[in-house]
Amino acid sequence: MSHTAKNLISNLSVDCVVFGFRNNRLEVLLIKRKRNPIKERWALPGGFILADETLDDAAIRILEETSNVKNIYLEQVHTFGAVNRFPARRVVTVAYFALIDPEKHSLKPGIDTTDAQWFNVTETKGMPFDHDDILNKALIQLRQSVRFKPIGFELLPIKFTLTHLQTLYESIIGMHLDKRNFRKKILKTGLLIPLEEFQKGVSHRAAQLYKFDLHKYKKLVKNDYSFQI
Amino acid sequence: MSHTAKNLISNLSVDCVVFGFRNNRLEVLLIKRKRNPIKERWALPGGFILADETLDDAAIRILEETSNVKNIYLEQVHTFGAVNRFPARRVVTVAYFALIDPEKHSLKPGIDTTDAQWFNVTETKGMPFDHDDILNKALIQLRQSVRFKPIGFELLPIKFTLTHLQTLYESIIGMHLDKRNFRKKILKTGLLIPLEEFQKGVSHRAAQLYKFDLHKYKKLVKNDYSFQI
DNA sequence: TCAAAAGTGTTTGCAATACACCCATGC
DNA sequence: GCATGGGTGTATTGCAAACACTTTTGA
Repeated sequence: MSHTAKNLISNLSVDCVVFGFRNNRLEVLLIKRKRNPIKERWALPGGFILADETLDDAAIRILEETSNVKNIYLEQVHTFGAVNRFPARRVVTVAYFALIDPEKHSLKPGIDTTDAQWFNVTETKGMPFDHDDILNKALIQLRQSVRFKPIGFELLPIKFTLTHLQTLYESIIGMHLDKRNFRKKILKTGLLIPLEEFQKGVSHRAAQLYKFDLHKYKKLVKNDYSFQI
Repeated sequence: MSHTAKNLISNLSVDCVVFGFRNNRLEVLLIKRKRNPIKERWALPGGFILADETLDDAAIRILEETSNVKNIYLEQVHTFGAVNRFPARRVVTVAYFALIDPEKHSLKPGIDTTDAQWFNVTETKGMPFDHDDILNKALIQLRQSVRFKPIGFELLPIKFTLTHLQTLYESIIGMHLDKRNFRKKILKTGLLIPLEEFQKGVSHRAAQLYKFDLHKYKKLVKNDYSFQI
């Protein structure tokens, strides 16, 4: 909110629901603001858009400014326009969800932000404005999207085990999956490349590492994601 | 655009892609404006939102004002925010799609509108602004939605034949469907109530009429549309 | 009696599900 | 040697897809 100098559009904001996979569960990134109206309360990272940037660009900039998060997968979710959703005046907000691998990003609070942390998605109730609704809608969309787009990969490190991937899917859709059936399906998509590498330092049989076939993925995107988990 | 008196928000608009099923194909409602910047060109019905109305309300009002269309199914599609999408100044627009039965609505051009007509979806290329993109995105979303939500019914009269319904589905998804398989699937959803009525005045065997089980539909909406065509 | 669309079942293949044991590793 | 998660195959079921003829009606 320190962009008056840069010609911001004061009735249009962007809010981002950043999902990350940490501690074997799905978490969401919240920040604390320095200033009112939500000084010292955990909330979704958000901000006003600038006169000369697109909505996507605004989302990217806001994430970088508030929490030092870059180079992410973004998807527009919904635009929230309840008349009184913002207390001071009419502000409509465009909600995005973003997916990142928390290991790749050290969270540094940025401009106008005092803190940035990961929270379990179930522990976020009571956020200001309509942020609870926004998170909810983003979660619903993530659950849909993950079945038709291989975006789950965005949340994992480059090399991962099949069990990692399965746990990720389970934590998104909130259901237990059968190990053998999951492996069959996910390998049949042809999007995984098995590596000649294995886990190290685990006190049980070391799992094989896989990476994601970026080339096939790009093709799939062009063909409208014609696959399903 | 005649609402300056009513405190409109001049950088936020709503555009509506209204689909109707006419002449056994999917059509879309376009209007002609009286004034610039798009005087006398066919375009999507749209307008600025008022300071005291939600986005959904704006969509409803705009459809009523421009084309006398009421009581419709609405779904938010996407928000378009390219910096130069509107020539004069920065305007971000929230796109909706709407479904109506054209028989139920006589199109009357309304405020600031000189004409309102139905067009085949394939004949609409060359609309002003980013309306081509908006239509495209709405069509994609309609195709997705129709498989998981029984919104196809919104496009039909109360009583209809199974062949009507099948033709509707075919025109939305753009593929031919097998008659027997379609009937099996659609009847298995339990959303159709067969009536003791038949077509009249047709020069071939009269088809049975069905109506839609509103009660079951409402339940389904609550349960997150857990069915699939 | 002809034309035009309505209505109706069965077979086949594939994909989803359910399910249990041995393997490798570190301690 | 024991605890821990890794890794693997088969049998069953249900759903999707392909497919053609008889019925009814109006002209």
